[in-house]
Amino acid sequence: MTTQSEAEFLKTYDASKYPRPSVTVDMVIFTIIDRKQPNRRKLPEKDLKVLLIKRGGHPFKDCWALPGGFVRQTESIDAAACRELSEETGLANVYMEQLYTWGEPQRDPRTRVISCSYMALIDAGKITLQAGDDAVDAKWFTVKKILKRDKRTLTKTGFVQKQKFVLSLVADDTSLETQLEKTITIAGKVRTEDEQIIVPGQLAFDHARMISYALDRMRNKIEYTDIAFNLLPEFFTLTQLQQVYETILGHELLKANFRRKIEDKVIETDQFTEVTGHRPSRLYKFLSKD
Amino acid sequence: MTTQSEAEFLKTYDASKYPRPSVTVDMVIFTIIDRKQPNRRKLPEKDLKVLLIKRGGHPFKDCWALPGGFVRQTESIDAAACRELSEETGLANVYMEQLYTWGEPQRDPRTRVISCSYMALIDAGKITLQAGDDAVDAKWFTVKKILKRDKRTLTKTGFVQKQKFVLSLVADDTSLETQLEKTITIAGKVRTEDEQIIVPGQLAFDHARMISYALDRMRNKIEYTDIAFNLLPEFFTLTQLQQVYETILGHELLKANFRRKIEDKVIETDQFTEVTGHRPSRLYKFLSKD
DNA sequence: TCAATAGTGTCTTTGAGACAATATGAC
DNA sequence: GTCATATTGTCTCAAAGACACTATTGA
Repeated sequence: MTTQSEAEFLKTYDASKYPRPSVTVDMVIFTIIDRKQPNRRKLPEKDLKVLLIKRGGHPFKDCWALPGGFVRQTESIDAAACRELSEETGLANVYMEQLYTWGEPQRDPRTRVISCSYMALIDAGKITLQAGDDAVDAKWFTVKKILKRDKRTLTKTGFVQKQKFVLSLVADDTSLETQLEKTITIAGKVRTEDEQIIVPGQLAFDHARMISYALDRMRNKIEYTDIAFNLLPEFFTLTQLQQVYETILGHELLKANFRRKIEDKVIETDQFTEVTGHRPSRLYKFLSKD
Repeated sequence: MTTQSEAEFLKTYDASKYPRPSVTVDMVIFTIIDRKQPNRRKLPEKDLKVLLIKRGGHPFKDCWALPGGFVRQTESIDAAACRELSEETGLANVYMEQLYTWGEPQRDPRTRVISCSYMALIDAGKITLQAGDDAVDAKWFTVKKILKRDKRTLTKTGFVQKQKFVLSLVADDTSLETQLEKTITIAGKVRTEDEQIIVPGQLAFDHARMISYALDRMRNKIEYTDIAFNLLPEFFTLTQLQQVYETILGHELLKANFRRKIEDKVIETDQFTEVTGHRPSRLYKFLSKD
């Protein structure tokens, strides 16, 4: 065997020798939308929404799925995610973050498909709902993840904790429910977490796990980053901001404390809300200080 | 077109229609090893180490690289990562976590390769250095990531911050240096982070970014999880535990405060260190309470 | 005046950080 | 006793949490 240069090596390299999987991106696109409020003196409540698409073809025909698609040979994974987001919503320059890569051999019945999931946060005001998709059935679903059972069993070297969740996705006329079980194992020092789909419901592939994972990530990150502002328009009231936090965290916050916490992330404007039915509220803007 | 059942659809599905990338895993395996201490009355200092392998073939011949390899068609990505870890270190049942998936089209000169990076934390005591690899040159490198420059430029809608880092990797006779530039952009509400290799040095592929990413992840996670214990043996002194935290965080901690912080994560044993040259120290064990 | 939301003040508890003091074993 | 590390005590300051109070608009 003679010594090859790198250029020579690359010339003779045959990539097709090794079996290769398909690679896709799947987008968990979140937004926050006001709930209908008949009493116009009261403020509307907000719902966290995720965008799903009804599958027209096999596999999982007529099930709902996250928007996504194949990564092209010449684009980066990030670029594929941006492309999918823009195809689905018409938006660019939006907050986006890679979440996790899912690679169980059987996760797609067609063939080996590895999928890289992304989370995007958008301001519902910016979007003309389902921009330019006539054929496809795309809808915003209200997301809720509810803990149903939480059981811990002690073992010799730690414990096994099993948590059952219901992931509920509701659009006006459609309601999907998936049951998930998270298993947290402590064996000695090693902690393992695993979440499995128990009852898949009408959600395609392992997309329930992706949505659940995205929810967890968002709930964590909202505590120590400024991602929440991506769900609001440029001008907002502090109550709206607080509602976003409350909707994502799933519990109420005390007004005075909340305002103290975010006071150096916002800057007040001299504008106020109008036609309120009560005392108008000052509008604020996001300002990154750190 | 007639209506197909899912079974019929799958029978006729041809996966080779779409171009597919190769998918690999790359392992960032960390451990902590005592530095030589000639004065036997003094405690040894500790270094954070990462395992690198010298590449025997093209591409990046004679460069150093993270251990890793192709994901097989029938195994999950996690399984591939476990397999690589065990091939390299002989260890199983070790703390491991998926980090990030790297998919720039040109990151591998051979062909399109998408790589999923994992971090593993192991107790150096458990390992017989480079178990069973005769041909390959594998070494533990002391890792340091040093901020060299930090410049922020204001823009109309936020700022652009550029941080230059040097990633330094040192084994007894080998010293690698890579220069990285992290760019943090705030444009309105949207925050973007991107890290690029400026001067690659003798590190193969984009592995400098993977190591840098892993370091950041570990520094973050050590603050709010118990991953540090994976770097220690079953019995350890509180000073050893503190040294692990200090080594990873890169700065000293106050003893009294540190002990208060970790007191409900450990349980004391009735054993003490021996042959010390000074007052012996009580040995503790990890105990998960949460 | 009332309904409804906007906005502020302050007390308590918790935890982080800094620093000091005492203890113990090898030599 | 001295060196070197082990272990505990306490003061201060900042942040988190709980709760109460005042302000402003439209009807």
